[in-house]
Amino acid sequence: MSEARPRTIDEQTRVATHETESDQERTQNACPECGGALHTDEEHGETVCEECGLVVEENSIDHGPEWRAFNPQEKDEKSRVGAPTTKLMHDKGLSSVIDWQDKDAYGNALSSKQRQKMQRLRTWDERFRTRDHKERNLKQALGEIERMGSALGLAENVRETASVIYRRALEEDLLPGRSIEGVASAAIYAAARQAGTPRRIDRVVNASRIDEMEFKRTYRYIVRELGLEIEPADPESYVGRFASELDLSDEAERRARELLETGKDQLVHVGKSPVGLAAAAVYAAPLLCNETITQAEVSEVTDISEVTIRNRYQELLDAAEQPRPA
DNA sequence: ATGGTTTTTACTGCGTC
DNA sequence: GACGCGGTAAAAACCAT
Repeated sequence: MSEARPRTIDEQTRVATHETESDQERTQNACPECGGALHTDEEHGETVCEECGLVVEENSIDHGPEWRAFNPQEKDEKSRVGAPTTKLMHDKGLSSVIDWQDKDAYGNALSSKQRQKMQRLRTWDERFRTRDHKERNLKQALGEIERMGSALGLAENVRETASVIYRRALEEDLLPGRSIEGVASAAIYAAARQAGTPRRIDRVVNASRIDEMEFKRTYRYIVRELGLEIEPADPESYVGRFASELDLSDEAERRARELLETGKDQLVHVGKSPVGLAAAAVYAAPLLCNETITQAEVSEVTDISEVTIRNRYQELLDAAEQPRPA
């Protein structure tokens, strides 16, 4: 009956990605990333996704240069550590080593000279502690990012951005209360999105050892606190995939994109699911081209309810009617 | 926890092939 | 009569507060 489709963050946040759909099982003839149709190039012996251009090796085991992990830039980044920054978090560990009380071992008050000395000691002790702690943390996280990045077949520059994101999170003390793994995977996911090669959430979650709930929470948190600008997915990025799955004519596909363009001009898309918009366009376009298509079909391949398709495509058509609105 | 928004589910009537 | 379509109401899912 109703398959309990896990909703992705994107659908709700309107910060959408290429995935979200039920493209779970079609790994054979579809692009693992965007689900687009694959085109096999015999000459070069590689398989390329027609939609997103991703090159998929026939037996997609080894995704290239995972082994040359760090380039000079990343190495450089790695060796740097965040500034000492706030002391909010570490005073506990500190006070257990150097007592905060200005007393000596017998409980006698210290001289003012001694107090100053102790104060300096505390300061430095804390600096080293936070440094060590963060460095360790970072090291482990970078390892995770590398690992997940490889597992997800992400390009090196994506892993770099991911590590930068993670570093920022670390420097802003966003880590306490979150798992390294969670933040790392959130960074990976965000980086992949920013690089325009998004990975499906469930894949990211799979590559890590956290559950989806935690991932979502963490991802949201990171994006918010870091003010990361993740653009909502362009609905157009879906039409290619949908179009080929629905065997639309080129003409229809072109019209679908047109509809989305005009729709975007009229801000039809704000607050709405990009996938829903794309589905609506993919439904409306063939009709305009006198091709037959049913809402049920579109709903089937897009995983968007017919009701939503109806609502959206009316809006799209309205937007197309009046090129110059209020 | 609560409220607000979007999407989905379920059900309806209407027209057409 | 089945099918596709449009509309509605209730509910679920989600986010933000």
